Amino acid sequence: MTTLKDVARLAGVSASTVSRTLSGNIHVDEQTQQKVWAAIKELNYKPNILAKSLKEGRTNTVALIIPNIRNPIFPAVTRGAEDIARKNGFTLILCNTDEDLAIEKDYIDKLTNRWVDGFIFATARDDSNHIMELKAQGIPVVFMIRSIGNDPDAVTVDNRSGAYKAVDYLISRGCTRIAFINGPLDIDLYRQRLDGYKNALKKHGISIDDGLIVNDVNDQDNGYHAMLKLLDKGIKMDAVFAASDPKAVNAIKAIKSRGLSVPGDISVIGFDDLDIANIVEPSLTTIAQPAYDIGAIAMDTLIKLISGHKNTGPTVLDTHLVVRQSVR
Amino acid sequence: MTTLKDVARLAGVSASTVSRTLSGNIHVDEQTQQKVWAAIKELNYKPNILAKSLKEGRTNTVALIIPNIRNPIFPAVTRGAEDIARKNGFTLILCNTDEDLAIEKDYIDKLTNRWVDGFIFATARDDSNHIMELKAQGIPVVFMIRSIGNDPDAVTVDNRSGAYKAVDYLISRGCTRIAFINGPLDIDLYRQRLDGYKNALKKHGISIDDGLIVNDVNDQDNGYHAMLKLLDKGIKMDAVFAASDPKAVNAIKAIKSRGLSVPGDISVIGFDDLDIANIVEPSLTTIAQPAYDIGAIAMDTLIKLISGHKNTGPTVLDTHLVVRQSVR
DNA sequence: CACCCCTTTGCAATCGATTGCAACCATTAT
DNA sequence: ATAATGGTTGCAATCGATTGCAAAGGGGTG
Repeated sequence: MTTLKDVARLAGVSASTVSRTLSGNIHVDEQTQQKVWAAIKELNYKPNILAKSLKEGRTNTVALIIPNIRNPIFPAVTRGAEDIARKNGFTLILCNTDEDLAIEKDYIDKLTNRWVDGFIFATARDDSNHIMELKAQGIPVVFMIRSIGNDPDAVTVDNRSGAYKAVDYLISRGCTRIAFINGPLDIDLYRQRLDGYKNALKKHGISIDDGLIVNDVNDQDNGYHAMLKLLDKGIKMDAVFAASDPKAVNAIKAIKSRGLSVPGDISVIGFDDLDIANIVEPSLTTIAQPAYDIGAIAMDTLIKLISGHKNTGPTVLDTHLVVRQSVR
Repeated sequence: MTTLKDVARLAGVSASTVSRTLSGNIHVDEQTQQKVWAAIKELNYKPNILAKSLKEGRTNTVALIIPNIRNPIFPAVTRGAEDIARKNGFTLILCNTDEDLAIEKDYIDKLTNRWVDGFIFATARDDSNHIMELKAQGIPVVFMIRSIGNDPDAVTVDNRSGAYKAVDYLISRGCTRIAFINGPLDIDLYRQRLDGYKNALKKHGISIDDGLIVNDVNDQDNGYHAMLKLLDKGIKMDAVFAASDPKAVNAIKAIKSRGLSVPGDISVIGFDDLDIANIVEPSLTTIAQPAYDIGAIAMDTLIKLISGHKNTGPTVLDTHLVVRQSVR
C-alpha cells in the first residue's frame, strides 16, 4: 500500500502538500502540483478512504434495509436507489431482514457507529420503535414504501387512492361481490389499501362484507391458500382485489385450480405492476406504482438529509390503472 | 459520540484497558472489567468500526458485482451471498454494472483501497482483464456463475452437461429440429451451453444447423424478437432450447403471438428454474440451477479466501431437469 | 528481608489522511 | 535598508481504536 507519505517523499514535499493538491481546497504552487501529480502517477497512489472517512466523520455509504430482495417488488426499488447513490458518489449496503426484528436490530447496531451516513427502511411497522430511536439520535433515516405516522422523511405512493381506483374499476366492469386479499394490518400501506377498498365500495353503495376480506396474507404462496379457502367456503364473489401482484398471481392459480376461469368466472386485479403481470395468463390488470422511482427518490431524499437538508413533508407518488386481461 | 476515552475516564482506567476488556484477547482483572462494562453500559458506548478497520486493515465488508438485480436470476444469488456474509459478520455492498465496463472499473477503484476485503464478480467476460489485475494485486476475488479460464476461485454450474440434458430431453420427446436461443459468446457460460447443445445433437446423430442458432440474445425482450425472426424466416422447428428462463418466457410469448401453440407446435425448454417458470403458461420445463446456493457458496469461498485459505479448484455445481408442461 | 516472577495496567506509537497555525520566502512599499 | 504583505509550505495535532513494551503492585521463595 502506498500512502500519502510515500508520495510526499518521492515528490520531495510534505504530506500536507500532497493532501492539499489532491483536495484542491487550498492553493498549491503550480510547479509543486506537477511534482506531486507525477509522484502520484508513478506510485499509482490511491487514497485510503477509511482514513479519510475517520477524519471527516463521513463514509459516503448508506444502508438499504428491505424485507427480501427475492420479493419481486424490491429489485426495481433497489436498482433505483443504487443508481442515485452511485451518481452521487455513495455506496450502497444491502440488508435483507425477512421482517425479523432481531436481524434488523443487528444490522442497525453494526452499521450505526460512524459507519454508514444514513438508512433507508422499507421494513417499517407500527412497532418499529427502534427506527424512531435511530432518527431521534439524529441519524438520517428515510422511509420507503411503508412509513410510520406521517413522517416527513418518507417516500410512498397514495395507497388509498390506488386501491380506490382498483375497486372502482372492478365495479365499473359490473363486479359487486369483490373479495380483498390483503397484507398484515400493522403495516400502514395495507391499512391504507383497505381504506381505499372500503371507500370505493361505500361510494357505490355496496355494503362491506367482512367475509370477503382476508388480511395477513404474504407474498409467497400464502395468497394461493387464502384464495382457496375463500373459494372452498363457498363464498360467492365475482372479483378479487389483491393488494400486490404476487398475491394476485397466486389467487389466479388458486381460481384456476378449482376449475374456474379468470376473468370469466372471477375477475382479478393486482397492485404493483411487476414484470410477472405480463407473464401470468391472463395478463394481470393492476395498479401500477413506480417502483424504480420510489427507490431513486428515497435515495435522493436521504442524500439531501445527509447534507443537512430538512424535509417539509413526505413524498407521495401517484399510481395508475393498467388494464390488461384479468378483469372481465 | 462517545469514545473509548470517555469510557476510560468514567471507569477510571486507561483506554487500553477498555479496549482489552472489549476484545477479550488479553486478560483484565475481574473487578476492572466490571467497572468498564458498567461505564460502557452507562454511556451506551459503541466502538467506532472505522477506526478499528483502519488499525486492523480489514473492514469485514465485501462487494458483490452483478449486471443487474432486476434480472430475475440475481435476487436469489444475492440473497444467498448476503445470508452467508451476515452469518460471518460481513456486510455486503451491492453494485449493478449493466455490463458497463466504465461503471465496473469505477466501482473497483472506489472500493479497492482498504475499503472492501474482497469481491465477488458475476460479470466476467473474456476481456475482463481488470479483474485479473485485481487478483494479481492479491485482492481476494471470487467468480460466480461466469468465470474466466479455469480460475480456481469460481463457483459455477456444469453448463455443458446442463445444456446437454435439456437437448437430450427434447430429443427423447421426439424433437429433431431444435433451435437454440443463446447469450453472447464472449461469456464462457454461453459458449459452454452451446457446446452442450451441439454435443447432444451429435450424440443423437442430428446434424447442426447454424440457421437454428441465435447468439447474443439478452434477457430483456430481446428473446421475443429473436424468436419472431426465426419464425418469420419460415425456419422449420419443433423445439426451442433457451439459454435462460427469461429468454424462454419471451420465446413462448413470440410463438403464441404467431398463433402457434406451446408445446403443441413447438416445445420450449429453459435454463435456470426461476419463479417465473411456474407462472408462465404453459409452465416451463427447464434445467434448474441452484441460484441461492451459488451465491452462498461464492460468499463462503470469498470469506475463506480473505482468511488466507487457498482454493485448489473451482466449485462446479450440478443442474437437474425439471419437467413441466412446455415440452410435448 | 531481599529478590524474582507474574499479573495487571498504562504509556505512547501506530493505522493514513486532514487542517489550523506558524514559519518561511519573495516581493513590494516606505 | 527595513518592514509589511501575501502566497506557499511544513509541523504537529487530530479522528478513535489497537498493541508492544515497560512499569507497578502483589505474592511466593530462599
